[in-house]
Amino acid sequence: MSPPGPCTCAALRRVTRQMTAVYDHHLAPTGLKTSQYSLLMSLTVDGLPLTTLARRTATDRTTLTRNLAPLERAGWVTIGRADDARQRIARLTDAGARKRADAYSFWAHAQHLVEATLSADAVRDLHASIDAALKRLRPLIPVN
Amino acid sequence: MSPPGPCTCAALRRVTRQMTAVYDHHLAPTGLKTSQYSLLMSLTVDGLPLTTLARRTATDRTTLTRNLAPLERAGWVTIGRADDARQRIARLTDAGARKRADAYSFWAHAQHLVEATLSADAVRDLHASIDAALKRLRPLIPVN
DNA sequence: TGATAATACGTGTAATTACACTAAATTGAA
DNA sequence: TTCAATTTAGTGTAATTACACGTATTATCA
Repeated sequence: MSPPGPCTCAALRRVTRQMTAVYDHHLAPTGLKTSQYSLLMSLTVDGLPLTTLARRTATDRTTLTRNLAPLERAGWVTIGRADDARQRIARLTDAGARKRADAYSFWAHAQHLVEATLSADAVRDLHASIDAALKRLRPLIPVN
Repeated sequence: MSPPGPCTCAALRRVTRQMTAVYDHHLAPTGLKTSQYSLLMSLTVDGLPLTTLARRTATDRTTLTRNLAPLERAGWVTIGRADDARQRIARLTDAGARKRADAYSFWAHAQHLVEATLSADAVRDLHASIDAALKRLRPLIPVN
C-alpha cells in the first residue's frame, strides 16, 4: 500500500475558507454572505421541497433549515406547506428575486476576479476536478 | 468581457461538505472531527503562537481560538504564555500526541479511500489546483 | 382496516467560521 | 522617557454545519 498523500479534506477546507473570504469581501456591500447568495440562487419562485433543495445543494437537511432562517427573516424566502402535509416548500419572494438580481453584479465581479487571478483554464480544471469528486464521493456517504 | 462561469466558491463549498462527510465518517470511532484531527496535526509539542498557527492553517485567528477550546477541554492542548506577554502558545500535550497517533490509521483509511475513489492522479491534480489557488488568492484578501 | 414502516421535517446541542469591538502588551518616535 | 501606533489576543454576536432525537404525516401490507 502506497503511503497516503497530504489530507485532501484539510486542503479543500483551507482553500474554501480563502475563496469564501474573497467572495464575501465582494458581496459585503449587498449585506449578503456568499452562502446566502448561493442559496438564493438555488431557490425558485415556484418553490422547492426542502429535501429536494438539500439534495441539490449537497447540504444536510437540518443545515438547510438553519440557513433558510435568516433569509426568511429578511423576507426573501417564505416557507409554505405542500399537498403532502409533511413537506415544506421554500419559495423565493419578489423581494428575494430583487435582492438576488441586485447582488449579481457583485458576485460576477468576484467570479471574474477569481478567473483572472487563477486563469480561466485553471478555474475550468478546478471545476472539472470538483465535479468529478462530487460525482464519485456521493455514493460513498449517503449525505441525504 | 466573457460571461462568468459557475460559482467557484459555491462549488468548493459543496465538495468540501461532501469530502468532510467522508473523513468525519471514518474518524467517527476516534471521537474526532476532521477539523479537530487537522488542527491536532498542525500543533507541535514545542508549541506555536496562535497567530503563526492561524496563518499556517489559513483560519481566522478568532476562529482558531474557538477551535482550540474543545481540544483544550479534552486535555489535548494547553495554551501557555510566551516571553512576549501578548502572545499565547498552543502546545500539544502527551495525551494529544497519543490521540493523534491513535487517529492516524482512521484518517489514512479515509485518505486511501478517496485516492482510490477519485484515482491517485485526480487527487494529485486536485491538490495542484488547490495549492495554486491558495497561493494566488492569498494576496487578494489579507486573511490574516 | 389497522398496525408498521417509511418519509419529511424541526429542535437541542455543539463545533466551525469570521466580523466588530475591546483590552493588554510591546514598539517606536518625538 | 513618554505617548501614540502597532501587535496579539479574547468576547459578543451571528451564520454555517451536522448529528441525535423526536414528531407528524404518508405509504404499505397483512
